[in-house]
Amino acid sequence: MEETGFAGFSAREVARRIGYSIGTIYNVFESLDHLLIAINGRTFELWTDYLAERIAEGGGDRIQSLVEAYFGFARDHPKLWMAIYDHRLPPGMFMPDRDMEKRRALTRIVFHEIARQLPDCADSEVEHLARSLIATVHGHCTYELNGSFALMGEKHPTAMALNRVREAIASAGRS
Amino acid sequence: MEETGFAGFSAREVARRIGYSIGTIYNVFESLDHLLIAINGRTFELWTDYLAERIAEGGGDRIQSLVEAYFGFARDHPKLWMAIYDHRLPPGMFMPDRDMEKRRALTRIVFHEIARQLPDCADSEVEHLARSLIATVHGHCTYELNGSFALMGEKHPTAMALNRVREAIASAGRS
DNA sequence: CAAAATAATTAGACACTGCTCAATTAGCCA
DNA sequence: TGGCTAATTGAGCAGTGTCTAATTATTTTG
Repeated sequence: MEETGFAGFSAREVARRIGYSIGTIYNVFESLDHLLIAINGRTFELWTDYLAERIAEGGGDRIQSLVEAYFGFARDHPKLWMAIYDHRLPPGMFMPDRDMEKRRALTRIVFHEIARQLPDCADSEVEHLARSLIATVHGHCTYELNGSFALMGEKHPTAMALNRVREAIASAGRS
Repeated sequence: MEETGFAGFSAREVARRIGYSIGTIYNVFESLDHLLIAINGRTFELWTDYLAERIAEGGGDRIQSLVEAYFGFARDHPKLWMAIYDHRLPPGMFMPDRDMEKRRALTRIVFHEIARQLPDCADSEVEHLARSLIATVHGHCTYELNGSFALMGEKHPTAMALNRVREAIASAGRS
């Protein structure tokens, strides 16, 4: 996935590269969707670890570390990161809870960091804000990776995302 | 595209539905990517018209109209809207300028509305902010349409996006 | 009006895809 | 060694994007 990207990914190519036949792939994974869920689940784990490390090792500004690590992972593994959002489950199919949990783990990191910035804020309020800020940074990161920002001449997507996050936290702190 | 969505879209199915053979499709469009560019270009025109209408006909709060119309179009045509971002050009292929212009037209609407809110702000500053706010709202809209927000129990994505936009404009107005 | 030239359209072929399943092979245990 | 189970295979099905030689329509010209 890291080499071919989502569009170029195929079960047959996987089989070729690991030296097995297609049949074996389909004995291990119920369908291509299940294989993709497994791959993206692993990506989420890598990403979560990456975030936790960067926040711990970063300087005092944990929010900056968080936003920059969010972008950093995506930039380091663009095809892996995009595959997460390229893969859409067919209608009626649902993600196993084990994989859902991997995604929630990342959300929890963000929640925890925002709660830290807003000690007087109710948890439900922080959850709200965390979801919104994830969407905000995600939007910036998407435009960065798909080249839209470069095309528009935008040179500091990370800084912009950080600004939006700072404003939102400051605004929540005032009220 | 509106019926099948990006994943279920195929040139052969288009040919079947319009009563022509696949060959004819490929005589009119250089490749499937070119057909997709044409479809997404049309979607951008529809979207831009939709935004302009809603802002003009909406009440006095033009920013609210803008954000709600952004979401409104995506909700009214989810598969059409998602196809815009599902389609990734193969490396080395570039979008014709005619289609790029259709995308810029939408950006210009946002730019114009933000400039209106910040009459004392330099154009370059407004451009910056417009790009960031598009990314912000885009992120929220993506999470809404792909079901992430529903899964997290988030019930007011549009209102959240509007809050982020308001904060950013207020912050830019203060400095 | 007929013939020639141009334009539009077709369907088959190629290499690829996800997926299934009867047949085969490998590993293990008595 | 024989028997049983688990792992593995690859041909086959229906679908895909893409190309192209052949065919059919249409228009222009003599």
